[in-house]
Amino acid sequence: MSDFSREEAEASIQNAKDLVIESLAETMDLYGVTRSAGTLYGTMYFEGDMTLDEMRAQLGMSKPSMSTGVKKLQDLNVAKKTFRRGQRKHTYIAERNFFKFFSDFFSDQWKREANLNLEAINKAQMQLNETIEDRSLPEKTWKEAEKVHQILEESKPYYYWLQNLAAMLKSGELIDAVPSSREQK
Amino acid sequence: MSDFSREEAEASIQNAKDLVIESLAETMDLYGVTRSAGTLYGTMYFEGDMTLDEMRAQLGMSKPSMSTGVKKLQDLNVAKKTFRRGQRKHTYIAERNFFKFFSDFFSDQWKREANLNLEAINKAQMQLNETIEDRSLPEKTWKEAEKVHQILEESKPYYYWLQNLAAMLKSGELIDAVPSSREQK
DNA sequence: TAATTGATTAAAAAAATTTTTAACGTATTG
DNA sequence: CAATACGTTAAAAATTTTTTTAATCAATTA
Repeated sequence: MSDFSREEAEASIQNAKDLVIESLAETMDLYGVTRSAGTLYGTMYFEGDMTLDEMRAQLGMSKPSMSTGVKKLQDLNVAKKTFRRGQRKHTYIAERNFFKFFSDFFSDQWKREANLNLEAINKAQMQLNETIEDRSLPEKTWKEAEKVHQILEESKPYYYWLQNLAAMLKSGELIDAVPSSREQK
Repeated sequence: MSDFSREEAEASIQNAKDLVIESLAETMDLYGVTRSAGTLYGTMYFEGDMTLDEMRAQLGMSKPSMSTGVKKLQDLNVAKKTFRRGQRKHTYIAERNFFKFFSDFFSDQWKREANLNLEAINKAQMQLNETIEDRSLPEKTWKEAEKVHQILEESKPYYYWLQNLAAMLKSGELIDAVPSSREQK
């Protein structure tokens, strides 16, 4: 219909990619990844494996930036080192399976969150018990300790729930339990 | 046993609180909240309703910091304005229900993420179609357009899944589907 | 094994974010 | 209704984070 030239068509393809790269980068912001690492991921998402120099050429940034960016993406398990035959430079490829990313990312994060907080709660409760059991103290003081103890106790079910959710996610159970079709039941 | 003085006991209680406040603040870091707003939340978590001046006294920071911090917490739905009789100053209280926080936070985030990306994908695919349908272009060019189109198509099930998950979380279905007891099945 | 190429680390520069001080506007009370 | 107290906005300062340039380290190849 509109009869593109080859150059126009290629620019149009790049433009289409950029729309999605932008949106992926904005999303990754929410996952604690800087905008530039997010853009790097988006770029890799559409390419095959890439060298640091190819990344730098695409993004117009320095090589150390690419190096640290790739490392961050590797930490997040969304980029992997690959081997390209006859290529001296290292190459990296983006993980395109978002289900895998979601499972890895949130199961780790939630497990860590639950453990961290439960540990702090347990330490705090043990310390509070010393005050609670000391009946020589004024009522106001040990009542306060009891109140704090109680608040902490009431938060535990949440962290247990979070641990269970993380385990369900890790095992794949949660992925399977939710439909991935457009229509919702 | 160890027979505290009142002062020692009160310091010990505060120390116990601080352990948990620290850990809550570190957690909230993961949710995109600055450490100081996280610490503010942790402080409010153990108190009843507080005025900005009370917060400032506890945290040793400026009042505008408290004002913006509270606003951030209100945006996150973890702090609410309250009315204390005979109190001219505004008072605020922390939401202690972490289940509610989790549901609100992630259902909103995931819904937003899915919509944002699906919108970008649809725009990109429409633009790619112009190139794909233009048979006057060299094969290499429209094949590339088709490849990108295909990659985007394959990502859609993930976003539909995420939309469904967000809806399940919003409705309370997900909270109920996971046990909140310590032992895991 | 020397020379060269590529990747990473260190230090400096730049940019962005957070915090504070100061000014302003609004509302409450005497 | 004037005076004062409170909260928020604006601008400046301080801090933290990100990015780059420069230097170093490691590895490949001739």
